[in-house]
Amino acid sequence: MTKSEVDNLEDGYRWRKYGQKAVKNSPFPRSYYRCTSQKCSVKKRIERSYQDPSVVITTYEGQHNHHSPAAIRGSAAAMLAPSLFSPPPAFPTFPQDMFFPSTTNPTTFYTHQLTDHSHHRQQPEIPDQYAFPAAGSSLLHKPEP
DNA sequence: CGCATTTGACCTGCGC
DNA sequence: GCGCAGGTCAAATGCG
Repeated sequence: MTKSEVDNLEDGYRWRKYGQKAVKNSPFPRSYYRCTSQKCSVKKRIERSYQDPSVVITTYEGQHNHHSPAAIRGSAAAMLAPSLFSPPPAFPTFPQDMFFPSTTNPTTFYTHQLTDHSHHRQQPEIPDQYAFPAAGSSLLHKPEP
């Protein structure tokens, strides 16, 4: 969840938009992006908060298994993103991780990500869906059609 | 000229 | 079986 006035969040990767749909909840359309690298099928969904137009909700789907194509100096964002690298195993910061805190209070929703709880999180319960099949064995192998 | 974006159509899962 | 909502495709278009 990011506070930004623009939809275009520069995270160091190159994204190609492949769709846009209007969602029911919010009056704003939702955009679908995909990483331009062929080896990398990471998808990204960008939506705007229906209450705070200044807040965009970015949902990542998958993990990048290649280095940032935008190794551009000068782009601050390109320097911020790359630290999350580990193709095969563990997952870095995942949106799901902070989606809904155990506290049922919605107001703490935004502040949750600021709360430091990084001293554990050893074995987050990630569904198989997110387990990377290409875990070091077959990065070039495409999933079965 | 190549590539990213746009945009409507198409596809699929789900609820009634 | 139908309709809705969400997700994806692909041709055309625009831009660098």
